[in-house]
Amino acid sequence: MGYTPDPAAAGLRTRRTHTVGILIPDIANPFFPPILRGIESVLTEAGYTAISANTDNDADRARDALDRFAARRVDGLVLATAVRGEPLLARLRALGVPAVLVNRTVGAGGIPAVLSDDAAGIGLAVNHLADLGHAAIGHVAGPQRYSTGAARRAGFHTALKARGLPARRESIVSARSYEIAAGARAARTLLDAFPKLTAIVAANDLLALGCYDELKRRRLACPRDVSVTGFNDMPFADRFAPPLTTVRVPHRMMGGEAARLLLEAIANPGTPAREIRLAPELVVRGSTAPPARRSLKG
Amino acid sequence: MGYTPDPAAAGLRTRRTHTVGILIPDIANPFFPPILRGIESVLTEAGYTAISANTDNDADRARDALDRFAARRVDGLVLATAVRGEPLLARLRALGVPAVLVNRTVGAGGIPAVLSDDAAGIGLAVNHLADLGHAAIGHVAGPQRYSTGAARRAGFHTALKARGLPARRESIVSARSYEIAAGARAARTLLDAFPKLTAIVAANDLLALGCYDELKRRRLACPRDVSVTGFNDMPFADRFAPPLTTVRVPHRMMGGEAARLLLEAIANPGTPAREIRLAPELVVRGSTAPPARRSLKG
DNA sequence: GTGAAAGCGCTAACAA
DNA sequence: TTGTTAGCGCTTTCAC
Repeated sequence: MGYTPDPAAAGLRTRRTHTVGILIPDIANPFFPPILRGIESVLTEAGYTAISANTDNDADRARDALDRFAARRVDGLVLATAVRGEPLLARLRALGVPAVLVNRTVGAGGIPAVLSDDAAGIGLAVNHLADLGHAAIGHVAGPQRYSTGAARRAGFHTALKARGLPARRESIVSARSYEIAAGARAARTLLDAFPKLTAIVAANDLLALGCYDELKRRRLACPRDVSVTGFNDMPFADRFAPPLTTVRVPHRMMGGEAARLLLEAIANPGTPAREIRLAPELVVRGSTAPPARRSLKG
Repeated sequence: MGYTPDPAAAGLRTRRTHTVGILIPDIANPFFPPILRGIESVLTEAGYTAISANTDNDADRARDALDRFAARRVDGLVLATAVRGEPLLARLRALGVPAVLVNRTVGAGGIPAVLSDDAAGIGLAVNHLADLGHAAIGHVAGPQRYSTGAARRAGFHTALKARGLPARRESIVSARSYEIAAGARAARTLLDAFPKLTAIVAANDLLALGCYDELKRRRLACPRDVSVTGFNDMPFADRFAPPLTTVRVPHRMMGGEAARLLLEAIANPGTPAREIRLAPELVVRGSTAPPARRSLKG
């Protein structure tokens, strides 16, 4: 028949709205749509409706969105916006709504999270470059306020040591944000401080693109003069000039797992917070090659 | 104080949920996120909450999502999924919920819509190529079931004639979908039928990428042997190899205008359906150049 | 087992 | 003006 129950009315009575709020920095950043689809597909499968908000990495906007979600009486929250030492953690707790972190984690807090294994991923990139014969490898790190930036930076250091490669202070520069321009600026600082490097491990694909820009500005060819690796394998990374060697993260799966974790937390409020770490995978393309003679000599 | 009104409870009483449903084919298609952000930013500004669903261009999934939206008693609908002669039009009418089309339109129906001026946009591309000296121009058209595919195809024909260029039957091939592989297949057919072309106008950027692939397969260089233009100026189109000359559509604004139109329709149910057509802009990059001698002779 | 009634948080209509 | 009450569509309880 033409009858459709009204979940809002039901929610009024049951205190279960079958709605979850999703907080992301910016849907227009190509990194997030696959995560969102992963979340939405398992959520709708389970009869839940997602409402989302973009924060542009702004704490105020995040707070506002959280308040709107609270007003809508969401049953749970998926946050892709975590900052280390999350300022919104208290508010989150006060809300008493189950939350799951995706991609980034806060320092402490006991919030369940689905992450990629950042250290392992960077290890993949470093080993690939080392296998190619690179010894002078630099790192354009991500912002250290995000767990991804910090974990990848630490992973870089560890991987270098594991290969017996020198890990100098000047071989790492952190970018201000995960944007192309910030990557270019960091690459400039890095190349100034460490001119004989033959390879750059960037903390994500956008920063790698920034490295492309700075290399071009210096008339250095990639990969002939300097190899570059990214992280994420964002859509169309294979179409860049040169096609980007990068570490693939299973974004859609990450979203799906986060949704599953949330559903679990909603159904079973007592469950202790789990952390799921997804294994990344190296995708070798055209931006990496053995070091050329010129650069080797430095 | 710590009081937040419950919009769901209010909606129960007022029949206004302050919620709108958004139907898109696939958020992971980089074309849609900017539209979505545009919609969401004016919607949240106005105190509305958006819920969205991906249809993957599947009529069944669209119907399901529409039913879920109806169950949630949305105040309005934004549809980015319109197919010409929309099969869901009757259902839409039955719902009695104001709807606005974005990017694509249905043939008839009197539904307000925000579109890019497809014919004008294609005209921009054709004129640019003609100015460069191209006379043998082919068109990889989009699927004719979408208004964009049909309008751009018609626009191509018109623009050719306006420039006094020959418009042969074999100079247009329609792709099966707006995907890279479909673009490559269409380019193959086109190049077989019309081997002496020196430029291809693709109906969107993804199809243009497909053209790149087919050209490479044939060892034809772009733009030296064949120039290629796209449509949309999707994110990172400037990073492709070669950087894509394309027609930029103001996607975010398109979304914003659609949301405004919807808000208007909600506030003022009597208003006749308006159609807003946004002016596109040519962005010249590296995929177009004057025709080379070899190709000119054909 | 089946059926009636109360109430979730809010607003609109109405009474004072 | 201000205060009270009924009822939106549902679920849950409790009576039968």
